[in-house]
Amino acid sequence: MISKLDSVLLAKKKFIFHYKNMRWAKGRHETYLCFVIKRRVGPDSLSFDFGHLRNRSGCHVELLFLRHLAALCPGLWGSDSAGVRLSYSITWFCSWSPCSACSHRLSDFLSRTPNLRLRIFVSRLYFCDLEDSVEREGLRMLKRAGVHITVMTYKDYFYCWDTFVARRKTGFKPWDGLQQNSVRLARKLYRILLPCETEDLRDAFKLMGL
DNA sequence: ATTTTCAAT
Repeated sequence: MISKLDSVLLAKKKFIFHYKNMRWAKGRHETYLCFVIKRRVGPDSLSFDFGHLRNRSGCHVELLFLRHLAALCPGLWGSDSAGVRLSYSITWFCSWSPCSACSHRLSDFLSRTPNLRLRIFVSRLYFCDLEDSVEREGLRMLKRAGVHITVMTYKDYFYCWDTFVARRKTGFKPWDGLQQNSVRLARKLYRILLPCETEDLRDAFKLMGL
């Protein structure tokens, strides 16, 4: 099934420009979100839809995605004809990590929608340089809400190129520094999410009465 | 050494 949002594939140049994980990403005043939606049926996950979105008219792309969710995941609320509530798994690949406001909105939404699983891959970290940035806290909140956030690696770019880009048999050609930048950002994200782990551990110890 | 960021001109 082709998404009603954007049946057109992403242009090669746009993909490369916006997903390039360089340290000083000048002029990326847009954010792209490539998504794959799977429907969970018993133990199986069936591919259901895919596509990409871009932020528009002051609305961040994550919120735009939420706005279209009802159309993208029929039966996510309520139930189908057999009276069964449907479960979905969504994986998205975003050129920027979410801002704090979007993280809050997403966490809030997901906590009220347990039949939806979300996995987020990001190419670059948005405003995460300062130790006490609200963006960092937002990412931790997402993690606590059960979202798996990961920095994109070569295989993820390769997959996106294959899936979302109008590539016409052109193979994915990694840019200089892709690997190093990915490793650097993954370490950074790891350190950002670390306090989250220790909190979880403390909770676990408390539960065990230690 | 320093550079940027879901714009605003």
